[in-house]
Amino acid sequence: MSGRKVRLTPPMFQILVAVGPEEKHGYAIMQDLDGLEGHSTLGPGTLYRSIKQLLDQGLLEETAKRAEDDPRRRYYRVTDAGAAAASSEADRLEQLLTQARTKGLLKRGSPSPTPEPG
Amino acid sequence: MSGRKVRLTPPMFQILVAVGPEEKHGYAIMQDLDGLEGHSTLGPGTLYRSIKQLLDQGLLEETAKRAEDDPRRRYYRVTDAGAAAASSEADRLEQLLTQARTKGLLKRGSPSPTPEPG
DNA sequence: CCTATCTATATCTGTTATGGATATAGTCAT
DNA sequence: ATGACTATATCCATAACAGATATAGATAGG
Repeated sequence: MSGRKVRLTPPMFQILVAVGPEEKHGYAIMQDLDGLEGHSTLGPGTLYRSIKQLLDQGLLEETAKRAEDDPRRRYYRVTDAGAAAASSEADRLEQLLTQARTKGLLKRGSPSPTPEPG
Repeated sequence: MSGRKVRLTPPMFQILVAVGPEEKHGYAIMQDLDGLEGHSTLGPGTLYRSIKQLLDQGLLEETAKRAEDDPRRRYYRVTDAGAAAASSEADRLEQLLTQARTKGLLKRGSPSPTPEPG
């Protein structure tokens, strides 16, 4: 196990982060990512396709949880392998960001979230 | 100031970071990214295509510098707009990483130096 | 000079990923 | 039943990717 070479695309990483330690369903993930940036970065096509890929690679698993109020919802949980893959990807990104800061490419100071007015 | 919505793909961001405040040529960028991970994440096709896209969007510019030992080399410099775009993308990634850490998704004690100023 | 190898840029091609539209269907209020 | 919203899933045109290939200058050996 875990010798498998997983290729984590940006949407897949975003989804793993959005789900986190909770059990979350697709639509909630989409809304979560939507709220992060203020606008949709992930269409439904990419979302459900990426979820399927994550399930296929064992990085995400469907739980038995079914909402009483809406049985259509399918809940997912990040697996151990998924957390490891996310961790690895996060580490890579951190290295890249560190290098960017070291080189003075980025603006120093507070990482302002640049809130979109309107 | 162009309010042009620039779409920065992962390779484009990597290239901007690799070039940094210096003047660097394509092959050097490729070797630089190669050394980061230990293996090639960017093929020549993606590299030169991305460079062309960056030039086209004014995020990178070719300099007058020509190497005496090898005139084939074409040197590039990150423009002001390029630095801004990279900064914006870095900010987005930082938010994502922060959320990932907050949710406890990642393993603690990552090899990153996490440079805390002060 | 000729050949082989490495460096350096550029393009081409098949495969994969993306984003939006569309399909399907359940929920809720009227 | 109707209409608006929620929720999942698939289809399709475009974009991006990785590797192969092309071109050509640089370097070393005979």
